[in-house]
Amino acid sequence: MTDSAKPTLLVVDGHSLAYRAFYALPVENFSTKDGQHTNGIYGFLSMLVNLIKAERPTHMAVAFDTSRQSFRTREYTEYKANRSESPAEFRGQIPLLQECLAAMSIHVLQKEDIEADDILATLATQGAEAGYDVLVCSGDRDTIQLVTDEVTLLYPNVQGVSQLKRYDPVTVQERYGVPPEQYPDIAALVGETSDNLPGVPKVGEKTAVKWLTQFGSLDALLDGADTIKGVVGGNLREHIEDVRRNRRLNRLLRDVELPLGPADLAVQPIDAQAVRDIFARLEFKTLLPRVFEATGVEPQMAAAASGPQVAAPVPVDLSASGLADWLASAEGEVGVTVLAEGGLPRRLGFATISSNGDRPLAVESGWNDEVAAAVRDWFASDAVKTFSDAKPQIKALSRAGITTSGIGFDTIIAGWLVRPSFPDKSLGHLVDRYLDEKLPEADPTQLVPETEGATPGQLSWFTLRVADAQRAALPEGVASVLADIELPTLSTLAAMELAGVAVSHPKLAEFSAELGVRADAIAQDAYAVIGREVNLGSPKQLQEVLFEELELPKTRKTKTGYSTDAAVLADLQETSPHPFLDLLLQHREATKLRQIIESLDAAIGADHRIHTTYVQTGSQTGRLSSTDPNLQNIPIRSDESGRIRAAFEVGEGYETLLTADYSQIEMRIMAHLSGDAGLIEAFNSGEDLHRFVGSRVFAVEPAEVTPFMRTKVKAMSYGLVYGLSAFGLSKQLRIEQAEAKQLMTEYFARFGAVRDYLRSSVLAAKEVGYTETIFGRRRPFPDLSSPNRVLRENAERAALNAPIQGSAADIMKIALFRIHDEFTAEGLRSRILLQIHDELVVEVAPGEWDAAERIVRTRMGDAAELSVPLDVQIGRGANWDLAGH
DNA sequence: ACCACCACGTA
DNA sequence: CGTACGTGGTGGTG
Repeated sequence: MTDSAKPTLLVVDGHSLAYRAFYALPVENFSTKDGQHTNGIYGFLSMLVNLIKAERPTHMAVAFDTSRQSFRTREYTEYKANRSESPAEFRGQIPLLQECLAAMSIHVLQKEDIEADDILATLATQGAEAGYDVLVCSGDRDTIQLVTDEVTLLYPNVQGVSQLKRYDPVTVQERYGVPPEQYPDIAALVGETSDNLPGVPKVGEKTAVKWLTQFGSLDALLDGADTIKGVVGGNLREHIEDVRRNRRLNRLLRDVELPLGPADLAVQPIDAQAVRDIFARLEFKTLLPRVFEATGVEPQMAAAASGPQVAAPVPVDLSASGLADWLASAEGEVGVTVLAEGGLPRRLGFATISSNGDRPLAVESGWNDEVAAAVRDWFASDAVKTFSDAKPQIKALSRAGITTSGIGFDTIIAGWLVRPSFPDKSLGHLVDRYLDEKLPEADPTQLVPETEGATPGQLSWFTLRVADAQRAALPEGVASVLADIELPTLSTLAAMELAGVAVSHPKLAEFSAELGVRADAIAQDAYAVIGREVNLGSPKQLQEVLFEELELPKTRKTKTGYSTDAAVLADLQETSPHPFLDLLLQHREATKLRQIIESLDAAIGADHRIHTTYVQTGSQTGRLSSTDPNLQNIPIRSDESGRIRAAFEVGEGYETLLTADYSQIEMRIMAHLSGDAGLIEAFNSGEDLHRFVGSRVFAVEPAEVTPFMRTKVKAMSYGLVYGLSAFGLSKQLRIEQAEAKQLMTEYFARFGAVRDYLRSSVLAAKEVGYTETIFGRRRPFPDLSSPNRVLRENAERAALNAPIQGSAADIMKIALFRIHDEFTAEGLRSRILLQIHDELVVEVAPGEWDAAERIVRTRMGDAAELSVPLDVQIGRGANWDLAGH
């Protein structure tokens, strides 16, 4: 520990220590799921945290080199010339590391033409003069010259950066035999291979120390070089200029002009939220609490938000009539919170932003029939209501017979529209991000929480204030997506979830039992083939069987071994057939199907219907997702999937199911966005798309397009939307890469505007940092400029796809709520049940087929005005299988 | 109880 | 080395 009376200044060479960490930590263990390497960042921060904890510096800075060029390379072009370019995987980590340091409020210093060690030397010198205890942390030996009674060097061990050796004047003398200020003389004589500075041949540390002790100084030694005998004496005389040059170059600058001096480097409180954000991006989990601990962030703040706890108004409890009066006289938008229990309202809270006179800002009430009657008309009115996560709340109200209109804002959806990738979709996070305050939250780990959670009235108050801040920050296009697409969709989804879809338990149960018997029989056969029982559901055990016992050729590698997925097994079956493979595939199919059926069956409610939950903020592109259970991935491709879909039936009191889907909506959007004349003609011609494209690509009449040709262009067309490469196309079509390339060339020769559009769209996204759908929905893509190639190319493909998939999602949402609204307006009982991205399932009431079909067809067809028509296919049947196409 | 990983269902 | 999702099993950790 350093003298506690004196302030401690810690200065760190960011580059050299991160570089050591980069080589010390295995990159496999330190990469994010999308491929960003983080070993250098992690190792450096880990070391820094230990350092902060152990040394408790009062002042701190981290210095970086700006480039490999510096005044030293100008003086001696060979300086460090032997160093190979640092790997791109490392260089890409530096900006992220600097982001981490910024979040931790640690000053980062770098200066053109100057190396990090010169910055350290300058700060160390200034710090020592100003009365600081100085700690210099660097992996460069040249910094030994900085050591004095006031300046201690922390130097990493060979193994890595986890252990640092302390050098004070005594330890330097012990280790090198000279005082610190003379170490550069040794280095000049011996040379420094890592800096490409050759020294005197045959002279090592021992000789250098002997000479220096003998002559007292380097100058004296060089002056008296003639007196040294033997080969080394000759060598010294021959290399005297090298030694002088080395000494010039290894002298660190102590008077670099810096924007900040030691006094400006006082340790500041970290930005806990920013640290959480960047660590989340880098997928650091264990490091977060360590940083918080070392930097003294309160555990409570570390767990939740970073801002101050702002006193929320204490909500006034109102009676039913008081509530009605308060709502009737509310001016402007009202924040609403419906606390539900068991799906029914339990407590209500309302708030307004400004109060006139003694009118309370926030009010609350419990739930009973009188309250329901008192708020019914207000909820159904156009009075503007602002929610945080409205859907479950309006569902609860709806179950209690209350209709909600006038949904003016939803903070959770707005937050998602701005940052669709951010995983935390809580109001607490928004309060922190937009208000820099902390939402009162009950500590879930304590039986009797010290802190009370916010009440519904207070939640409404925070919701309103967050909404205000969000509105101010919302780009116009995004605001219109919220108002014109997402909010109307929200109510429709609530109605769909409440309606649910009727599913036949007997049909599912019968099929499940059948599959169970079949799976068991297959398993027995499989065991017989290999002579023992294994868990066929365990990839790990299967690997043993396949690659060790059966000695089949090794397949594609995964993180933990070799893949046993369906594609791989099919390949194996072709190259080295074995009866076990086929049985395994059959077993997989049967058990997978059964598992899907079982989970569906378990989800059937007392009303014989399945009520999924649509997650409106569940994707990064604007699509919905469906959970508990997911009804957007019900099998359709396999032979027996029809039996599952047949269990989705028209419900009691209804006549039939109607399915409606957009045909090739993404390709149509591609045609629209690219303006490609050929593609637009394809859609206007009425010809089958792939047949049309095939005839162009292969220069034959549409009638002469063979199924094989059609398959190829179909794969190509769909692949385009995902950023498919020639490699991927060749793999999918099982053709040579050269042929795939040729196919792409031919395709683009006929549909060149498509390629131009895709290129320019990614380029534009790189420029502005985000993509945009036709309707203005945005998706940020910071990685488009990443130096990490894998990361960048992944971002490019996602950026290419986002406007297309997103625009399709926008169009479907618009159709969805317009159909719902029109059903309501025309007084139909028919209702939308399911949305599967480009398909809707509608339950049609008796006598309403014609009206329902007309509304669905029209509203889907005119949801967007594109340069190609939106084609809608309609099916009808008593169950989903029969109604499907 | 939680997590990572694999595998696989959909658009 | 094709985008976007959710689920369930296994097998490791606690």
